[in-house]
Amino acid sequence: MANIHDIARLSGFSVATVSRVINGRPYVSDDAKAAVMKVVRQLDYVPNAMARDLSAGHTMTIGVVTPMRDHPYFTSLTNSITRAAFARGYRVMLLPSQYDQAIEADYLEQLRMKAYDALIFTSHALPLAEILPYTQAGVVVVCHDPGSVSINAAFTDRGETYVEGCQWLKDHGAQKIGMFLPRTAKRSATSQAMLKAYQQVFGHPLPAKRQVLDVMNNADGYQAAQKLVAQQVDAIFSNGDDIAAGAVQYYREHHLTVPLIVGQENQLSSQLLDIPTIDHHFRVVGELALRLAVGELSGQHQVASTFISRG
Amino acid sequence: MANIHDIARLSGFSVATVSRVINGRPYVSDDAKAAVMKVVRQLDYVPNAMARDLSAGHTMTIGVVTPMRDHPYFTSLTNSITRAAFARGYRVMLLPSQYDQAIEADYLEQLRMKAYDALIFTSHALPLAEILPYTQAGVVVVCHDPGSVSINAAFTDRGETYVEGCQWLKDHGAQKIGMFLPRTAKRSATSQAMLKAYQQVFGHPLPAKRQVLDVMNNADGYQAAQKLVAQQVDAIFSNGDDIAAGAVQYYREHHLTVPLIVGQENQLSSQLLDIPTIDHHFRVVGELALRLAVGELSGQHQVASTFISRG
DNA sequence: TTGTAGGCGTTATCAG
DNA sequence: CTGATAACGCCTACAA
Repeated sequence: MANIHDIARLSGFSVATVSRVINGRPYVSDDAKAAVMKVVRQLDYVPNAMARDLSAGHTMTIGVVTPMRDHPYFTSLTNSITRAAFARGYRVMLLPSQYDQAIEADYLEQLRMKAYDALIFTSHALPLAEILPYTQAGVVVVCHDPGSVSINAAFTDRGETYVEGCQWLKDHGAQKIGMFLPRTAKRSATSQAMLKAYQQVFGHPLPAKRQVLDVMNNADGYQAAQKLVAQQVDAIFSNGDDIAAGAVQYYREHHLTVPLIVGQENQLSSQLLDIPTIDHHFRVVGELALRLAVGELSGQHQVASTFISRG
Repeated sequence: MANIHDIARLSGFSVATVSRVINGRPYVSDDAKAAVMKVVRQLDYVPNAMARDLSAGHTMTIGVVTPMRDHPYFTSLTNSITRAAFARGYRVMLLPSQYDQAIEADYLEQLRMKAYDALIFTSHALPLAEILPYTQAGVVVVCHDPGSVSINAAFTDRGETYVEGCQWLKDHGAQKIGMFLPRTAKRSATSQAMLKAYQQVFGHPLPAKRQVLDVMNNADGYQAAQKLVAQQVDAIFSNGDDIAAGAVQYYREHHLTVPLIVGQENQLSSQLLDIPTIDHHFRVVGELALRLAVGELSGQHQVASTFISRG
């Protein structure tokens, strides 16, 4: 592989001049330009990206940490982040984490090592307190409400639409509601917000028996429905549309009356099932997250979600 | 930011010794180790990733070029590539291309510049002939049958299951079939294979009027259905399950009899609609692509797809 | 076991 | 306009 010194030697000019020509800088004579370009073409020379990055002190890449990839929250978020990054000349590194704290910590260390210019956590298992120190080493963005912690964040405000969802179920005659929740309730902001909305609308906390935890995908929804059937619920507030679809399959296959359902994510399946859903506008959140990552923005930014009534 | 020279100076040892300690290499005295580590902790030192890459001559990252992100083919492919990469200590850079030849060429140039160790094209608009020269600069993998072109490839063999799909429609009484195809038929290997299967089963080429092109997502399916209704088709071979779902919506909303449908991708929607589909096993393809990218494999590797009969 | 010196490839400063 | 030379940080023969 030819390098800039080879070009310099063969063209009879110095590396400084070659560098100027390569980068289209002014103060180069036409003679020099021609001579350099000739050799560049002959040797099929291209500058080395790693050396450039080292010299420039940045990578122009943003690390995006996602615990999983087969969930609409994460796919739409990473997609919008990627789109926004591309538009600004940044590239996106996909960093899978499986909610493993050790892996997350590893990425944080890589940030310190300047492997990325910034890190976006679409979600994380690590306590915010352990992430915070790294904001000194580089830009860190989280995609949920960080509360009083002072860290860059872009997220949806779910509170109101969760109340709307519960209210919709109540208005349609639901008496005994079950909920599909992600991960353990304590760890998940989503779970907490959903349970809080229930309490607000119904005046009492949702009994633990009607909370099904760790429901993340369609297959989980199918399993979870089984548990709620045993509790004789007449309505379900689901963690996602595709998940709700799994539950519907269970009810149908067992010739049971399908309960009232409210989904989330505004996926195709809620259209097909004709159930209400919530659009969290992750496209917007993703763009905000990226703008935070590249320093266009800073601080906390929340986006209002939208309840989509149907039927 | 402290660097290795600072550590050397402050610890009283040379950069070589510091480097050995940092990287856990042998031939370092306990004294040296202790002294170095003490300073490392004091200054909170971490080695610089860019400098390491430059020195090592590799990036440990694989570029994955995808024309779009909201399509199951690309999401499941990139997901499986990412999983396989992670397992091997490689990282994945997400490279959106929108089927733009200039952008694709740009990524190829970046490969020459050593920005990535390898490039995987999940699909591409550039002619193979223009990609081929770059295989000298780095590893390039494509995810479709490259025919006689000698380039690393991992892909599904769609031919047989496409024939099965057409046969299923014929067996169920279909007389007038319409097809949803991706992009212009000439450019897309999928389109060509689907049309070829039709010809094989029905003995004549599918009339152009019953080919709807550029059908890529659910909304497109809805639009495309409208065109096929005008042609009075009694069956549809779709480019994807979610796309088929869009068509079904159109038929239902207009109170028309839903035709026989065969989908693709084995998505949730085909389960809900209870239509046959084709599983292309992209998870396997993705893993093969990555193994090609990192040099575990070379040459062409095809995976057989599976026809899933329903109803 | 340790250190020196050179290489990885580029960019930028500053004197000419 | 041009060129030496010093960063950018790290790794590693080779010598001691």
